[in-house]
Amino acid sequence: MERKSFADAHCSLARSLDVLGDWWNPLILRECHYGVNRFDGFLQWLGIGRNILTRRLKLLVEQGLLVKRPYQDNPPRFEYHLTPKGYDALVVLMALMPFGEKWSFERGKEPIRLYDRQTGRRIRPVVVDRDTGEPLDPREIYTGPGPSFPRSARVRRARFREYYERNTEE
Amino acid sequence: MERKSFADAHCSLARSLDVLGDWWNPLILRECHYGVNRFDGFLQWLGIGRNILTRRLKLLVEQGLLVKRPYQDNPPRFEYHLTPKGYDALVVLMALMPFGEKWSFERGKEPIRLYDRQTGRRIRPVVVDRDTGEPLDPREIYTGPGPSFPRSARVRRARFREYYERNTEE
DNA sequence: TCGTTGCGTTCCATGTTGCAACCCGCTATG
DNA sequence: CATAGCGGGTTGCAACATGGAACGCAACGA
Repeated sequence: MERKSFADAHCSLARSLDVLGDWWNPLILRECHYGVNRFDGFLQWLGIGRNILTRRLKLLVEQGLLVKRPYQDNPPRFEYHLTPKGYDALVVLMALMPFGEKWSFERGKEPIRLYDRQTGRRIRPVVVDRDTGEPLDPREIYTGPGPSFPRSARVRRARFREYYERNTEE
Repeated sequence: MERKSFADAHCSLARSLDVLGDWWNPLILRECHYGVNRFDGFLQWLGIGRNILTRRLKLLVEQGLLVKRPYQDNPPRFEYHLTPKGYDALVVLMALMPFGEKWSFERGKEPIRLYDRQTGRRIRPVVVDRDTGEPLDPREIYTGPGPSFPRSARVRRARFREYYERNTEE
């Protein structure tokens, strides 16, 4: 059956997954960053089927992660380039790389590395808190409703137990 | 047809996507973090089908992101809990939340927020470089082969053009 | 006894995937 | 001037995967 869409979910994560929760989309974005921008390039490097690729590109363009830009007129040919939104997504994907390295490869045997374009220094992504700069430890984090969480108290209480235990003024 | 597996891909990203490149798996992990650990809980909160849930849980346990732990014997009932690997994955998922917020919701209207368990302070995930602490900007980053990249020069050169242009000693 | 909770499995109508084949406009080759 | 080739798709099809509902089944509880 049709894949469930999370486009209207009250959850930032779910919405992101609507686009990035897929095997191909992230890889296509990666290829764009590598400098592969054309249909044939994706085909070659990813081993994806032509029809699937067509669909994915269309989706990524619709969702604003890529722009389709002509590079010649006769015959019309296009390149796909990352938008600011696409770059934002890429950052998160880069955060995914150390995870893969850590759990799928021997230490020091990663197949791919990131480098700074200016200095040539190696770059290792980590997820930290913006204010403290401390790496995130989910065990020390809890989740609470934000400004636009649906206001059914029953739902909220059940879902964010810890939050309501803490904010006992209610 | 069957989804292509990236389990043997020479790419950390692809391998990560083998597990996380899916709509449900990340959401299941999230629920575990919320304190939802049982079959019925997932069912309720996610609106996922029972059969799909069964499969996903099995996969997540096989892949070592969750452990299945009995909480009663008669009849045998189980809870699913995050492993260290699962927590690692969660960190990356948390990095995905600001992306969803930024591009899918009005500013200041996010439905969900993260807080520090100790201090109660709000937490905002960012992806930075481990050494400099600077936020990642993909435009300033290029990708090169690591220690275990397959040694076909043809492939490498084509793929990591920028890397080889830079390291012109070859 | 009957109903309910918790956790699955089985079945089925649709979708989605991957692969191969085809198409179409243009260009380079002989 | 035929024809082969390239870039960029669309179409057709068989093999799965998905979501929904129905069924199973053991242990309570009333």
